[in-house]
Amino acid sequence: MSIKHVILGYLSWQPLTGYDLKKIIAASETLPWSANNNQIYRALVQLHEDGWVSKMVENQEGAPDRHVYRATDAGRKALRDWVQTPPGPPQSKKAFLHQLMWGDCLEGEQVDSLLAAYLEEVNNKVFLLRVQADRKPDTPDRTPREAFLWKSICQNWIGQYEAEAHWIRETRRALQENAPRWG
Amino acid sequence: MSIKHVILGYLSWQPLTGYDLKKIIAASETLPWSANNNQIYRALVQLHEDGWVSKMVENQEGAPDRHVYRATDAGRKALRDWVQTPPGPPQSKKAFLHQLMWGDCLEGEQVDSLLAAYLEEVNNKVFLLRVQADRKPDTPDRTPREAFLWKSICQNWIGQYEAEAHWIRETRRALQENAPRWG
DNA sequence: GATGACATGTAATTCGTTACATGATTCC
DNA sequence: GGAATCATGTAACGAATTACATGTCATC
Repeated sequence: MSIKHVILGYLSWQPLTGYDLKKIIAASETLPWSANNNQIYRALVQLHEDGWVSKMVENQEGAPDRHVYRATDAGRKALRDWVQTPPGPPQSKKAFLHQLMWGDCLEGEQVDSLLAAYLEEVNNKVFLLRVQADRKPDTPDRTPREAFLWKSICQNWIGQYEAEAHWIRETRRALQENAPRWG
Repeated sequence: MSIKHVILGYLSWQPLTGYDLKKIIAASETLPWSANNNQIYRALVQLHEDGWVSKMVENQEGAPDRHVYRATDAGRKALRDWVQTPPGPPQSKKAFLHQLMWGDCLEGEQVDSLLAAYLEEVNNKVFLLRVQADRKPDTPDRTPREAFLWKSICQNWIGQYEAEAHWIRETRRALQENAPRWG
């Protein structure tokens, strides 16, 4: 039920509609949700039921009404409580490593080209993260410390993918060095 | 549908029962499934329907029958095809970073102790991964290359968590240095 | 005339987790 | 007597994805 809190976080920063949130989540390289309406709109209904957000309907002409949500005081309190919950370790799904576990059934060159393709994917991620880090419309920086935290979080993601890229290069090198000995 | 292929991989290495697989998955720090029976036994049924594994029932006295599965030739072929599918980027869920995004609503010391708790979690993960790397009952090494691949994959995971630990230390240091300026 | 942005939502389906259910044996 | 291991499976629920559904306006 973390998406509720993530949404609550953004609503504690500024009033937003479901559609705004959808765009934010879709544009983000680091929010692990697919920006599907179902989850977002249901989360907003639940947050409203919990009294953590308030809702205001803005009538528009020739367009659907905008349902604008913002965090209430109770919501801000709930957010602070959640922020302080004991952190769990990060959890990664590296499907490629599961493929590579059985890579010994392939030829050496095939393994190498898989690693090359993986490197491209990872480099592309780094690129997208850097782009996202540069333009910041969806980034709060109400205090220097908040700005630092967000920059720092962004660096975390970039660093992770760079570490992955480094591992790929090292692994390819080692495989190539040993290729003569083990096909 | 990746769990099917992961299971198929293990069955291409050696014959196993659902219960064996459950233990392997539960013991693994890197397989992102919770070793629930439901998924495992359904996957085995499906793999059998696909003709990718064969099933042999071993009668036992005073204990339930063992349903031993092993990969068929068709299964090995399907595995090879899957191993060669284009790799996707790794995907991580770092719930803590989502908490930290709104960490500016806390005091400096609270943020620091959150980071300290996160560091402990991450260090613990590194420890568990190292332990798992040392004793290898569930690790195939039919060829030097396979042994290398598995070791390499293990290093990947350790490296990732070590990078995370490094980031935490850097972030704490930076926050402490700036604490006088920004509360 | 088609595509895409704006803006709301629902339905169908799959994926994943927890808990339930059974039953013998062994170890503490 | 109670817990753990062996060994199979099912049920109930929750989380997540994809696709469906509607309607206006602006742009190409």
